[in-house]
Amino acid sequence: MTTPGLRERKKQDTRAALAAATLRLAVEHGLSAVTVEQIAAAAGVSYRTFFNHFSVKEEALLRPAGTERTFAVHLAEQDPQLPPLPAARAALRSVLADLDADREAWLQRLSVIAAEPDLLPRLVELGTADERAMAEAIAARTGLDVDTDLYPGLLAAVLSCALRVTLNRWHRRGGQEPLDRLFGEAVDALAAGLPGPAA
Amino acid sequence: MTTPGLRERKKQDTRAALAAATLRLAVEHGLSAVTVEQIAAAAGVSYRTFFNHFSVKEEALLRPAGTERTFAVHLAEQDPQLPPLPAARAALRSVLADLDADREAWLQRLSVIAAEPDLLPRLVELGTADERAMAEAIAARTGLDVDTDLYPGLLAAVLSCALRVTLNRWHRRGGQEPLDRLFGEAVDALAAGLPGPAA
DNA sequence: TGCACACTGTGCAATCTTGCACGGAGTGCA
DNA sequence: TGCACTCCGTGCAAGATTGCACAGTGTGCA
Repeated sequence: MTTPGLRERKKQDTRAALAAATLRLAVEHGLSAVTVEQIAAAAGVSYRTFFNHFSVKEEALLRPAGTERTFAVHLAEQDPQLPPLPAARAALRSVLADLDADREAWLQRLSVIAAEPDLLPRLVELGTADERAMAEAIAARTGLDVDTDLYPGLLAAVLSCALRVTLNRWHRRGGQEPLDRLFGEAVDALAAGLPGPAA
Repeated sequence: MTTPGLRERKKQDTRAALAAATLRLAVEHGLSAVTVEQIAAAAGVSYRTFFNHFSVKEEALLRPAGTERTFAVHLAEQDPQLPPLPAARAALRSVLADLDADREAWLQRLSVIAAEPDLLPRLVELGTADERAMAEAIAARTGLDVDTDLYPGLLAAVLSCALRVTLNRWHRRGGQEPLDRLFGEAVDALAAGLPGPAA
């Protein structure tokens, strides 16, 4: 935990400014109606700089901060005795708790998405990177090979799905139901082997 | 089953020509090194026409024919008595059998993908549409609401994942192992509730 | 056969996305 | 303090996507 340093801080400021401008403009006009040029202008940086921080427009909406490896960190904190599925589940709960700590902004983001179904595929694409990181973290914990063995990739894949479905339901219920409980339902269904509709 | 008609046939010809040109050029140079302009030229149509058939370059590689609703059709053919998971599993086996009928081309496609990891997210994005269609087919069969109930979306999501992981393993083993068996392994793991690594 | 309509192929313009190169500011070390 | 190195912000150009409008051909119907 060393001090970030001025350069790093400035970088994060720029990213935060871009993310904030994106959210504000997207809530107002819809993400697809907002051009990268407008976002950059609103954040006070050049057009090209936007793409130094985000590879696609959608990323500026969904990754306000560099949140890579969040899951891996939380997973490492779990009791080593725990089997993979419960451990991963607990780690994801921590991730969701982080989201819940900024719930207003996240509900706004989900609203922007819900208003523009065309964005969905792009978001799934974004999630692929997280899924890969999750698979690697699980592989590391279980001592399996992420590229050869079935388990890490499959578990990461289905948990990503559960997460996606959960966020979707959470937003549709206006953020009323605890994220925690909704996610628990999805994982319970998975752990039970998807026997049939539990409604 | 009405005759397609000349217009429809011409359209499919154009699509097939574009898909064939894409596969050939991609195998030769890698997909990202091939421009849409080159593909269109090789297929004898204009640049713009390419995007009348495919919304992204990757689609020309992975959807040589309009294969929408394939899963839904196969699912409808299953015994109505079958529970959702076995029924969906059987339907997907039929889909895989279709792929296997053109295995050389499909192994080539998977090779192109394996050679360019950057393509992966894009492909997942493409798969989103199929997943949605799958969820709707499952919802229709179970009488659930695809937007409200958890089950259809979750089952479709995890089966899509299983499919993706399966194709990946199939290709990595040079297409030697029967697609059928690899897919069976993945679904078995799911149906068992992902209890732990089975290697 | 001849007409009205629908749909494919095409051209053009606005954006998005990415690779390359440069200049200036932050960082570590003498 | 001064030097060498790294990295962020920027400009430019090529290629990927998408919306809009038009022309020509296939289709259905009189």
